[in-house]
Amino acid sequence: MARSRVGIADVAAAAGVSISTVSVALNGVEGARVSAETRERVRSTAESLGYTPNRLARGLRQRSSGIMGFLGENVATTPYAVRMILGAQEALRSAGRLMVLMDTGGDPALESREIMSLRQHQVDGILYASMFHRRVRLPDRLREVPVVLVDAETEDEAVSWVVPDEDAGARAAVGELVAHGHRRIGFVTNEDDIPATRLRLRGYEAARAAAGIPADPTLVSAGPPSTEGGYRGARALLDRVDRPTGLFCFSDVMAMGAFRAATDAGLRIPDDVSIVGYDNLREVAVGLFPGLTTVELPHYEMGAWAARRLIELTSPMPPPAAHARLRGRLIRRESVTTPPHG
Amino acid sequence: MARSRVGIADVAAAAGVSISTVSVALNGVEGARVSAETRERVRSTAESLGYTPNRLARGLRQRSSGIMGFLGENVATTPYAVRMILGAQEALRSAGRLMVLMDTGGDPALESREIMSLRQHQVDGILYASMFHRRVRLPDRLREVPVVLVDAETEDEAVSWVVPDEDAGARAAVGELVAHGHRRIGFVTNEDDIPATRLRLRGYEAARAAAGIPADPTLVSAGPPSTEGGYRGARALLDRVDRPTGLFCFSDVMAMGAFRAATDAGLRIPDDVSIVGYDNLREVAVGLFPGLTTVELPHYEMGAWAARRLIELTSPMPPPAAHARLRGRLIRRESVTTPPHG
DNA sequence: ACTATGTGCCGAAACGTTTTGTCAAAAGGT
DNA sequence: ACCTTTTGACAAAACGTTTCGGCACATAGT
Repeated sequence: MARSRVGIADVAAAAGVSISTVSVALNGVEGARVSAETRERVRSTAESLGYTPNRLARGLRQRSSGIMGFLGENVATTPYAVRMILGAQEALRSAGRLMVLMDTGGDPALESREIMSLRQHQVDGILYASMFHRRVRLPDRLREVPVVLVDAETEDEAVSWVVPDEDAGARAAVGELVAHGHRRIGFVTNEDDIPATRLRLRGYEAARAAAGIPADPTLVSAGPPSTEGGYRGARALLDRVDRPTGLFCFSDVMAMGAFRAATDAGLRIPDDVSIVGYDNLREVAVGLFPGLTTVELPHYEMGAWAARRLIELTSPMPPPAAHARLRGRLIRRESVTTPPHG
Repeated sequence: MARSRVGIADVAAAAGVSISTVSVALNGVEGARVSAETRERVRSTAESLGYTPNRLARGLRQRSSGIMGFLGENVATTPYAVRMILGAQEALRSAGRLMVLMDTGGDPALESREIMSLRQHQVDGILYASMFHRRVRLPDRLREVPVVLVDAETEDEAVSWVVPDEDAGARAAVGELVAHGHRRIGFVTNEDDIPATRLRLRGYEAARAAAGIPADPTLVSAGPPSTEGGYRGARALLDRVDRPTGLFCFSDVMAMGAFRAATDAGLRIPDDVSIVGYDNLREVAVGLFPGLTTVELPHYEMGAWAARRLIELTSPMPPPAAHARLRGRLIRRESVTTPPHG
């Protein structure tokens, strides 16, 4: 890189002051000790010389690089996860920090090396991100660094984390169906044992109970979290004589399968069956016909929350650990209407 | 961050040698000047002290941070673009570099500030990435820095760039239809004036000509690059009496529309009409039924190519600029078969 | 007039490395 | 035995900042 040939010393010489004065003037240090006039002169000569500070040098002196690490397992596989990265990056940017991105590919050995690398570069803190909501064990190497987990929880109460409020999301989704008058509502869910599965089921049950609808476990159909799994789960429910009029699907990808299942069963969406998804995976949700009503995952917000938190953690007076469950919005499109026959 | 309390000086003291010897020993500097025995002793004491070098200090001295910048416009909007980032990151990692990620959001003022920020942090070079293949003007601020464009071309012959080989991709897509015996092949394309539009059309024509199929401009139907646009374009072609037996779609999202168009027109895929997409947008391509045969965009490879190139550019003897057009693979799924009636 | 108290600025010491030049001792050549 | 080279190591000078302590000088207080 064409190095900033002009350093603080050049500015000092040109302005006829000492190096320390330049530093103090440019940084607007609090115990001011420099006249307004000098400060102005320094500022303008710095400007005209095209001076740009060298953050490496400053970092060395201040023992803080101004850089945070973002460590994720499989960043590339999960399309919406980028929003998490973006949320973090923008929050960091507005605090004058940079973010270096690393993908561990889920390999613990690699992860360990990458943490080392980040530490050698003197990052001020690390965002440790999961690509889906789960419980993780914090790598030992991260113990001695300010760290915030994104889309993941951990046992250690002393570490901060942020996850989606799955329960509220599911309540919102089912609530939308209830609000349209649905009483028989199926849940096409994921069979994996992850927090989202358990919590969305809880939200589904809560919304049902709140609406005074009696429990019916046969309305819950679990399968693999794929389009295919969604197809099967939905098909099983829609082929019943007392088929549900509304379907809440664990994910948009599963909802995509539910759409096909409805079509194959000769049912129109939303007239014969209303469908709500989860994730707001844009390409899918708007690409489907009709557009899919779904619950957005607060990826951007989680990234931003975690980044802000991390910055606080690296301040002189770090606050105690905090944990957040962030709500995602319900995105209304055209896949929900009132149930048939009234 | 819990600073590396132990520095090179501590190692020197513990090993009973001078600081410079430690540096030389640990870095395995070429004009060796240090006995094997001493080197080993230094290495082991460094190890046992848990010494980790401070890259900030080294960077300051060597005038090179070991960090590259990745500057993109709207990283979050384009799901598959992450692979580009990943490709770059992994290539950089294997060369011992870190990558800081910045999203400009398409705002030139912000972009300019971000470039400044990167330069202050003494990044060794910058990857300037577009989220779709296009021609860009290089920001002035980037003129004085080693830079490689990713998924973008520019006028200046002196700057390196890498883009997908759209022409070859389209030829592969259409060739797949030809190979299955199709002779009437429609092209549902994008109406936007971007390189991909022009080049994929060229590839379509080339494949057609190569198969000895006479030109028929009415088989090309352009529309907005959305599911809706794909629906319209495909519908227009499929409603003709002499409807094509195969459809090449500009993108997977448009192909998603074509799928619906075929269904609405009472045609089965692939028995009545074969469809090929472009992009290999996973959620869509595997979520569709049947699975969509499509051409992959070489995002990962472009990121990796650009990163390797950038590293070379920052070497003592930088090579001249180079430009690459990378091919994407054809991904075969189930949406293509032989044409009906023979 | 003489001490206290600010003010405005500066010199020099960090921060943790790499790198250059030097030097003593050992080895090798005649 | 003497000169030359090689070897192994080191001291010190960078790299570009921030920051601490202090020094003049002015202002104010008695």
